[in-house]
Amino acid sequence: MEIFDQPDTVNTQFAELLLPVPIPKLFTYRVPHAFNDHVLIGQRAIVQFGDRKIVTGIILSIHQQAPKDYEAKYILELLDNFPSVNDLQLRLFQWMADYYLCTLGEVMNAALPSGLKLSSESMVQLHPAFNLDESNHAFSEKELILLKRLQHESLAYSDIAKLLGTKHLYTILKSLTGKEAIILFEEVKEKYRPKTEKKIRLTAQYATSDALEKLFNLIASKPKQEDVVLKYLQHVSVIHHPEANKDGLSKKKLLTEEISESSLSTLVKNNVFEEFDIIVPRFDIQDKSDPPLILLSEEQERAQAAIFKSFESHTVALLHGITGSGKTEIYINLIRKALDSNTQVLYLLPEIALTTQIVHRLKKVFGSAMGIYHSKFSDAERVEVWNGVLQGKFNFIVGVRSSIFLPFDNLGLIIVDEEHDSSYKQQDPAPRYNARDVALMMAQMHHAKVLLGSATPSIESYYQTQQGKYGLIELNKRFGDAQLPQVMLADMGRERKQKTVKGEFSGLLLKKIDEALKLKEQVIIFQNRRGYSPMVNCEDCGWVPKCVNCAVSLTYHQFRNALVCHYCGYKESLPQQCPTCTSTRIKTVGYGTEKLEEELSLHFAEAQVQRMDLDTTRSKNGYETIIDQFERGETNILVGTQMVTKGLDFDHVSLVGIFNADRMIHFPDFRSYERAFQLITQVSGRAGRRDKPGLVVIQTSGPDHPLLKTILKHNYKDFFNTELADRQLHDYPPFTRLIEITVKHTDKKICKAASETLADQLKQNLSYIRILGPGEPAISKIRNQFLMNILLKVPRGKFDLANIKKTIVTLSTQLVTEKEFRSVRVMADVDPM
DNA sequence: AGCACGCCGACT
DNA sequence: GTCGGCGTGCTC
Repeated sequence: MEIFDQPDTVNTQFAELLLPVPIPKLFTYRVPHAFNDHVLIGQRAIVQFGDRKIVTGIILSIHQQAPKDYEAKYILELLDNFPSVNDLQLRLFQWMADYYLCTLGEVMNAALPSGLKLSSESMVQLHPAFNLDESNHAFSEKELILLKRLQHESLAYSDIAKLLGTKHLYTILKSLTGKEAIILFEEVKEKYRPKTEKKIRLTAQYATSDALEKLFNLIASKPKQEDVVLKYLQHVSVIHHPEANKDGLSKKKLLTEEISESSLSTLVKNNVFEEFDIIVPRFDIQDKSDPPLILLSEEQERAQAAIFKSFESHTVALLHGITGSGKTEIYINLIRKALDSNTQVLYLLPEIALTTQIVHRLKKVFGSAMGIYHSKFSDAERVEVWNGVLQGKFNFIVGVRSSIFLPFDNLGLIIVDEEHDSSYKQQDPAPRYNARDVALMMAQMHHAKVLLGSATPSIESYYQTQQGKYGLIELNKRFGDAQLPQVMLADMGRERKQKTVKGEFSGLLLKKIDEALKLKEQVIIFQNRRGYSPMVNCEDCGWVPKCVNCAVSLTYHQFRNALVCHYCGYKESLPQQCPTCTSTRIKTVGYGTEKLEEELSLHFAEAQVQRMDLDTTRSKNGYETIIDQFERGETNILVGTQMVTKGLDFDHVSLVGIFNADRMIHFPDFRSYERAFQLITQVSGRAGRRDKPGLVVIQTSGPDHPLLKTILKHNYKDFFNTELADRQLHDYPPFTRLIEITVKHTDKKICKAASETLADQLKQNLSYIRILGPGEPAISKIRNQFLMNILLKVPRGKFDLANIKKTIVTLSTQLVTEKEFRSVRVMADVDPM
């Protein structure tokens, strides 16, 4: 590999590469002299990493310091002749790595669509000189199985692992390599391919009117071929505009019933026509229809003016607008204004809200300058959005949390809609970032403005407005003066005594559903738990089926007739007989969306009941289908999880039923009141539109709970004040910043010991902040890993956060260098939700 | 994170 | 003896 380079000269350059691996350092590669004038910071480069792996890295810096302790490998290839990642992004990535306590590589992994991260896969193929019958080696059974398959095709490591049913391929592969039966190679997968269209045009020699005349004479006896040429000329008037031939005609357009592929290919063979490919975008180039004039209500006008006013003195403004108050119209005006002044705009939405009406509406207004970034998009589509932003094709992006990673270079406005939504926080793989907070940081870097919008702002954001840090704009009236829904509580305790409860339904809710259906109105039922029942148990001995990998009971799913673990996916069938006492009296405990769906169908036999949860929306269009059916009125009752709480505006919903409010309120977590308030308010907002106020029925066993009282009154401010006082009393955000550290290990004792050691050391080194734990989390084992949590409460603004984080990282890395804790995993979650 | 390599116990 | 288990260290 070194052969192609010249010997060392003065100008030998090295590049620091960011690789998509969770190792907290950069890697130095040598720049081949041939690339000296082409290397750019932010450019993608292909390098070999380790013995044979090939990966894409990003060039972070270029210098001339040869590493002292090792020989740098060469950069194999530079991808593109432009940087894929700009300077602002690199700064943002670094900030995220520091703030969220993860490596730059992890940020890169999350940031780049995998189409931009080509990487190699280890493959195995038969040795070209190998012949099984002539080989004088002996082979084991597994080796033979593998060799037989390799006669037909090359296999990836993962395929072989599956084929042989073992993870340990090393010895087998080593033995076969030794016998010269196989060779190993790396296959680089170029993941992104642009979409192309086949086009046809006349070859240069026939693209003049003279030549065409000759051609017609030539093919006069071949009517089929004549037809092809005529059809072509019909679409492309070569005679009048010879230059039009250059763009040709799409093959699809040319080939119709009268025109066959074979006569065309004869003409191609005879060099009359030629085929060529052009790259076409995957997204319809749909230009904006005439932007509908948006008429703002007086209230909206006032809010809009207030936002502009606020932006004069504040970077961030919070628009607190109750459901149905018409925030979208205001957004559209702001976006337009930002685009008019030639800056980019990012509009963030929670995952689920993105698939709905709002996107269609924006598309109509902004046309093809608007790009959409969604997790259900294919990788190729995502690369196209990325490149579209890079090339300035998209100035406006509507997207989910990961769209903060796109290569913006000149943002003027970021809108974070439903700013309180927990789907902005990435949970599992690091970086565990909150897109709302990253957006605030981005805005600082771009000198952009941020508009946070919510009907139920997070305590943190609202607190900032009270401190004067953010502007606050309230939108208190529903659009067109629609009324807020009336909220009623169904007292389950009293109803049980009076025996008016049927199944899981209170008499009150049943009666109201019945009334709504009679008026041909629609009903939404909210139950934040999927499956049929969260648990089953044996009535005789109390046995409960548990997950084999996690410390949770299994949820019973009726449609699959199986017990399923919601944490690791483990599945088993529902036993007919209790395995401990052989009793057949196995019953379900508790209820989820499935069971409610079943009961509703029983109570209201004539009504169409539809369920919307993770299980019914898994397919690509599952969600849209359910929404469409509901919108068209084909569904009378919609039962669902959180999904029904967001972004849906229906005109005929008059009743919302809420189950298990108690479980939401009493969830053991400092945010449970906030979450319950938000969820209940959001789903209540689905009831009633325009002319008629809706009704919300909350089923509860504790109707006197103060939180329910504030919900009844629709009083956000009350809720905020009470909650804030409580947060202050118990040292929770916004008064402190939380950092949660989780220690993981397959052995419970080691996990415990490691977490205790770490907590002790943290307490010693950071004696000035409160450190709680280690404690066992509610679910103490997931995927066979035991978990322990340590919680750090850092008072806001008093201490050097960067320093504290550094200590955490140092102590955690130190911990795992201790012999007994070698395989312990330590993860940090900054600002957990 | 992968992946190579080496050491160990449980079997033919 | 060998196979397959797992712990350990490294990646420019």
